[in-house]
Amino acid sequence: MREKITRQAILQVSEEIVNQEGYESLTLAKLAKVLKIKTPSLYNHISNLNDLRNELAVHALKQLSHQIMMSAVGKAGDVALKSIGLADIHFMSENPGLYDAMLRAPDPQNEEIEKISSEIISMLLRVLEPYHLSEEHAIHIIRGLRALSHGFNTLERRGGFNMNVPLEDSISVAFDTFIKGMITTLKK
Amino acid sequence: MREKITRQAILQVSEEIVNQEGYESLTLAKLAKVLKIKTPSLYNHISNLNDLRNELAVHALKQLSHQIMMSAVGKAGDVALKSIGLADIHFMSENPGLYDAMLRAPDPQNEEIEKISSEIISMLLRVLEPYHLSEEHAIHIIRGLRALSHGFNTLERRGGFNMNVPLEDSISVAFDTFIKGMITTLKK
DNA sequence: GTTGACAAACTAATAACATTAGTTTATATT
DNA sequence: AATATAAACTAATGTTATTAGTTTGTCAAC
Repeated sequence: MREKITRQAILQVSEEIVNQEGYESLTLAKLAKVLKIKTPSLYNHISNLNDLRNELAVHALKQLSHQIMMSAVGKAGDVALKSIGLADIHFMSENPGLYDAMLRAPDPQNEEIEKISSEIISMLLRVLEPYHLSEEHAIHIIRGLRALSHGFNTLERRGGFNMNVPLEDSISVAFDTFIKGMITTLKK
Repeated sequence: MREKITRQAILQVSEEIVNQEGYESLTLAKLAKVLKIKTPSLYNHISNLNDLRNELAVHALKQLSHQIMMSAVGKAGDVALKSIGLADIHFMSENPGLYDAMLRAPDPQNEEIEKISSEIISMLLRVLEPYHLSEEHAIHIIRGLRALSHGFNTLERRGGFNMNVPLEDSISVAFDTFIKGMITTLKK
């Protein structure tokens, strides 16, 4: 019996490669080598490299979405918001390659990607409900939170800052600051 | 007389390529074609592709730094902070490829990159002086602002959100929210 | 059990890329 | 005018992704 090479197995190996060696290091040659087949044989399972990259992005988004949901279960308000933000950052810390795959999907308008993204957004909208923001304002806030997460991801990757001031703390303070700003604006 | 191919000319053409066709499209082959020389001749001017990418990142950072400084001249406090944030976003909007080059520098710990980065940071520290934050707190705030900028850059590139709510507005609201949060925290 | 179909492997070949080595040529300096 | 040097060139190599065409293994129907 041959070794079963499934779509799942391919994604699995791809995930390991990007997380361990970086997004750029995911080549069909390397992938084939790990799977112990010749490069062109991969085309029986994927349609091309970009296709694989998109699937990897979906794969990543699914995991991230799951982790985010988990982190918010049983929490509300500020606490839930901050939890979600930290979960996002934590995910990228543990899965740098996957996070990259998400941000660098060749086709970000891909149907499946959009679907999961909007799931995440509607969950965030629910968390924001107690604040009674206008729908438009809520969207602004959600985008701000996402921007903070993605931005810290970028900063972390580039590294090289003053380590007397740990990045962890900055992340925590930044979320607190943003959330406080949101609440203060409401009370006016 | 031959056409003069200077380091500056190479950076110039590289900049055009990345801004018009995307960061990935900067290849030595394409660069050589535009400059009307053969690919290997480029090695008389640069040491390799990664070297060029690093230089492009420096080039980008210099421009960004300049624009940011300009935007803050004659302004103070909240107004200055928001100006700087918007200038950052504006720069990336006008120079998507260059902004990418900045974020994807092969060697982010590069000496020159660090130098310009720390210049920007010390300028931001000066802008924050009137608030009398602790040095540590100021660093957190600066990182938060940078994260917001970089994050919105990422979001803008990926596009595909509800355009009933313009991204411009979200950016503005996010900066306001963050700055308000900072001030509120102080007053306690 | 043999046959036949299909999936999934293979080999061979091509085109785009970065990079190195070795050679020629043009310009500027002595 | 002679020569040194910078900067172009050609030729070659190794790594990619990708396509076409072929073989082979497995499973189901007969």
